[in-house]
Amino acid sequence: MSDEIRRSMPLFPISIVKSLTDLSARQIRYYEEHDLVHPARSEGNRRLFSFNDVDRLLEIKALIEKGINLAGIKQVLSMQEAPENEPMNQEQVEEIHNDLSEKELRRMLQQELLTAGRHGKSSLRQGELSRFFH
Amino acid sequence: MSDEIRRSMPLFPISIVKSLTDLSARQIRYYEEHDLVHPARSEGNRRLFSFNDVDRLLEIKALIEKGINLAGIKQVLSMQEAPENEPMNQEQVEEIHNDLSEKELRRMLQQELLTAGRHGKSSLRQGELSRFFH
DNA sequence: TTTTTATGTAAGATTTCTTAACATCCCTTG
DNA sequence: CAAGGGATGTTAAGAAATCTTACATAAAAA
Repeated sequence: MSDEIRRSMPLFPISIVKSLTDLSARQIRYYEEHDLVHPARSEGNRRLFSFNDVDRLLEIKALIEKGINLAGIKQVLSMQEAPENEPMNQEQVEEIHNDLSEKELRRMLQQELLTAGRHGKSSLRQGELSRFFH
Repeated sequence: MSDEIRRSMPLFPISIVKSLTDLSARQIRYYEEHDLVHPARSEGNRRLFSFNDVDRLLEIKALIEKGINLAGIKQVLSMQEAPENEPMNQEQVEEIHNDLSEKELRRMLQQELLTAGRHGKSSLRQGELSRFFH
């Protein structure tokens, strides 16, 4: 409920998002230009990304790494947003299954990376996050 | 486990921390100058705050609003960091009790505001309290 | 009263971000 | 093969954010 609020709260400048996603600023801006993400803006017109935005960029990246082009990614993402419509054919079902497991992987990453909560220490550095994707 | 890593990961520029804590930049820098927080720095020397840092600033703010001066706050915070030392007298115990409830309130806010993760709500940590009660 | 504490404000330097343009490389497709 | 489009890199110029330092000040402490 208020999860959505937390997750959509504009928090991160592009520099942080770069390091979190391992995407270039150019890529991030390009994806925005093509309507794949919609970060908020500061008063001074700086991009401010939410957890959801970072999330989305990680999805995009995973799909890119699968060789899907931006048009395809846009399609996939739009399907995620409105998943309960007309009945689907087999291909679509598979697509969504893939997407969902992708999403679960993302969630694991998300948990690893961003979830609040305390205590314990293992060391996990940025490069290793890519082990969740290929 | 990797909680501590997430929570100590440098993510936020001072502008975001200002809005998250409702402290002025001057205050935040002043508290740093007096060793109450220790945000990381970017390559270009910009402050980068972690969730823990924000957390800490919210504690500081709550203590400030109670009328406690920086020396007192520093004391309180240091006690939180190394709580398992010499036995305490009654006043100290009460101080910590107050502090802990303060801390729990903060955590609730924190949960509301910043916690990632969609299902389930983690709540009180018995582990932390058990240090003081057994 | 004098000093200290906590904060505000201003100036000037530095860093980060923005958009826009042009370059490059790799696919398609005719 | 050549031409075109897609995705990304690179660079430039300017705007915005942040940094440190210094000075100002109200309230609290001494």
